[in-house]
Amino acid sequence: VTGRSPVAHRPRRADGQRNYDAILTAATAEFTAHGSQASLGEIASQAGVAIGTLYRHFPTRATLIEAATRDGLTSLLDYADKVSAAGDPVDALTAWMSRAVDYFSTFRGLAQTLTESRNGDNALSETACAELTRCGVRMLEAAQATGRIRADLTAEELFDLLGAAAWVRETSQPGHDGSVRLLAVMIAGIRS
Amino acid sequence: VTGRSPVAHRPRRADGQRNYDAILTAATAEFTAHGSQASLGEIASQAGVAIGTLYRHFPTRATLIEAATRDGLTSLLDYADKVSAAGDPVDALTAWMSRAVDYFSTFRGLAQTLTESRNGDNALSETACAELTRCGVRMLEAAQATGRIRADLTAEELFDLLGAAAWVRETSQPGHDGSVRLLAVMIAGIRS
DNA sequence: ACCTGAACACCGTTCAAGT
DNA sequence: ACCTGAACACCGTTCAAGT
Repeated sequence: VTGRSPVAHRPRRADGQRNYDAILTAATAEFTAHGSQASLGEIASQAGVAIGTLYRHFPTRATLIEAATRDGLTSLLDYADKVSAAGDPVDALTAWMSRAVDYFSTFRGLAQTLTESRNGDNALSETACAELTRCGVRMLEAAQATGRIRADLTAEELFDLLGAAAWVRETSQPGHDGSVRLLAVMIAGIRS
Repeated sequence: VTGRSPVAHRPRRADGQRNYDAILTAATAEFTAHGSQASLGEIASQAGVAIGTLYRHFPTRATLIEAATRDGLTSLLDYADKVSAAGDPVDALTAWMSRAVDYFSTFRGLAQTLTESRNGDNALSETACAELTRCGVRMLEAAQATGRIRADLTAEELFDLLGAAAWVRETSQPGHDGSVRLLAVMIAGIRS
């Protein structure tokens, strides 16, 4: 690997830690309200720090997005274990896909960041990206082993489906969520 | 309807027409190179006009996008007639869907503009939006009449599928086009 | 180690002045 | 009717100065 992605700066002083937390809280609120393109100046302002402090802790927008979605990713990975232990691998896969679309839709623009990361465009850290990929591969292969899911479906294609469904949700008008029906069509389409 | 979308200004003088054409040419090039978020200042500069002239002819970004994709839309509508006359309505639908994804992918960001237009968010003119919708409805209903396409699939959902596939294509890494496989999954999923 | 904020480059949009 | 470009507001990013 030539140039790995920048990572959020871990503070070593108490005031640094306080600012780090305040920025993360403000970022979560702003991303939720205005999507991944929320103004960094506004985030710094809401956190009560100068813009340089934000850049010190989070050198790129992607590091901030990753930190703001870390808990959601952990939760998704835990869910995969839980639903895998429960029983049928195909049911587990479809339940996990629905949950993954929720995660991809944490805020507007996240699906694009995640998909671009998988395709190597700067964006998120390799570790976060690899955790998610390994989880998806595991779910898919277990389901394919039953013979009821198309054997020629790749993990890359599975993640394309998830990103596409999340995109539909975030582009839909607020009232109606088009991703539910879309996911149903997809799940029907990946059966053998 | 409370407030209809602004439309491109039709020039009535020779110099106005020349500038209009130059802006449209420059816009097409810039949208192709940098997506629907291309810099309007750069477009004006490439067209050899001042920024105010661009705004005079195209009061919003959406009017410029619509003008830059007008030929593509006409071509898609013609294709629908051609393929409908050819024979099997299900084959016609699937062929048209593939072509529609091409149109949606004319440049990065167009799929989002089209989908938001359908959902009423400013964006494109009602006429362009209605033409596309009527065409999709016609293709879908003819295919559903054969009984081989799910009767509960709505036109709105069909357009969600198209937008999603186009999004995957524009988000994919340049080499590999993920929308081909995604479309295959979708077409499998909408069969009865 | 960390914070501040000025500085720079860039972009979208409007509008008064001019032909 | 049409064109120009200054003006304003906004945003991202860097970095010298300070604690």
